[in-house]
Amino acid sequence: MKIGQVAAASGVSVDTVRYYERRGVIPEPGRRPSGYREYTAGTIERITRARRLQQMGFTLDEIIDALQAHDTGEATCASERWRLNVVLDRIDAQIAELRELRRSIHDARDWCVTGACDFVSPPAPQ
Amino acid sequence: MKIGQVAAASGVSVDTVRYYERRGVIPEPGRRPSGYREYTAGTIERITRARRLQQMGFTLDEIIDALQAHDTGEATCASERWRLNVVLDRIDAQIAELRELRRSIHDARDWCVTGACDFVSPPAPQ
DNA sequence: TTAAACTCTGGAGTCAGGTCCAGAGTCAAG
DNA sequence: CTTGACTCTGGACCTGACTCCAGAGTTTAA
Repeated sequence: MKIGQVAAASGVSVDTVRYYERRGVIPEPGRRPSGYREYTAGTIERITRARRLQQMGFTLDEIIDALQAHDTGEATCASERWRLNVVLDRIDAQIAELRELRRSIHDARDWCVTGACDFVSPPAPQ
Repeated sequence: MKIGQVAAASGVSVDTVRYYERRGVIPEPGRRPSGYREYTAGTIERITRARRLQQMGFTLDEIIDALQAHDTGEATCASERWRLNVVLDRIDAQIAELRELRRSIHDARDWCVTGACDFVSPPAPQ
């Protein structure tokens, strides 16, 4: 199977497939005599898995690590849960940070209502 | 006042002050005969304002725009509220997105509990 | 057989918001 | 007057995950 088919089947661009190869998400494929990469169906599945992890908030490095643990059979229930927790903690931290922002924006908007519209100028209205 | 003093007083680096000048957050300052930038206290206040907006989640472009409206006296209660709403909407969208991630991670972790530990492999356990 | 569509490589560009650098010149305290 | 701290410029570099490019070679359907 050529790279274009793999890309189409896994919903990414051809450039992304090559990028994943460079990064180590997918192994180096075989080559035709012409130099064209020759893939098997397993690659589509691997990319699909990587994408699923990405949609869960995993970074590429974490994905590479998770897939590798999976490949070598090192993945246990505990290790998988640990991986998930790392991501979960990061997401929670990001949410907390955004909530802070939200609150400060909200406060500034309230000054508007109380007549102190100019959120650009004052350090903070008392 | 020299750039180092402005930087220290407003809590940013010297490089950042120059970067803000390039971006248009602060106006081009006067120069000494030697070429050194010569600032007035107003610059410190302007950087402080910019930083406050940044802490609220404004992008630099939005900050430039807000400060400019402020400079020209175009800023009204309605326009300021509108600016705040743009940022608030973006933050809310980001929070919503992160909540989605959080849910998917949480679900995956639950599979662990139900014995279907391998979150890397299956499309989704039924 | 020919033309369109595909693939190859390596490297550069994208986004944001800075940070860091060398090499030269300037300022201020002692 | 010296010395150490400061400032100047322009451009490269950083993170992350791609995306795009030119110019050359390959494949495949008609």
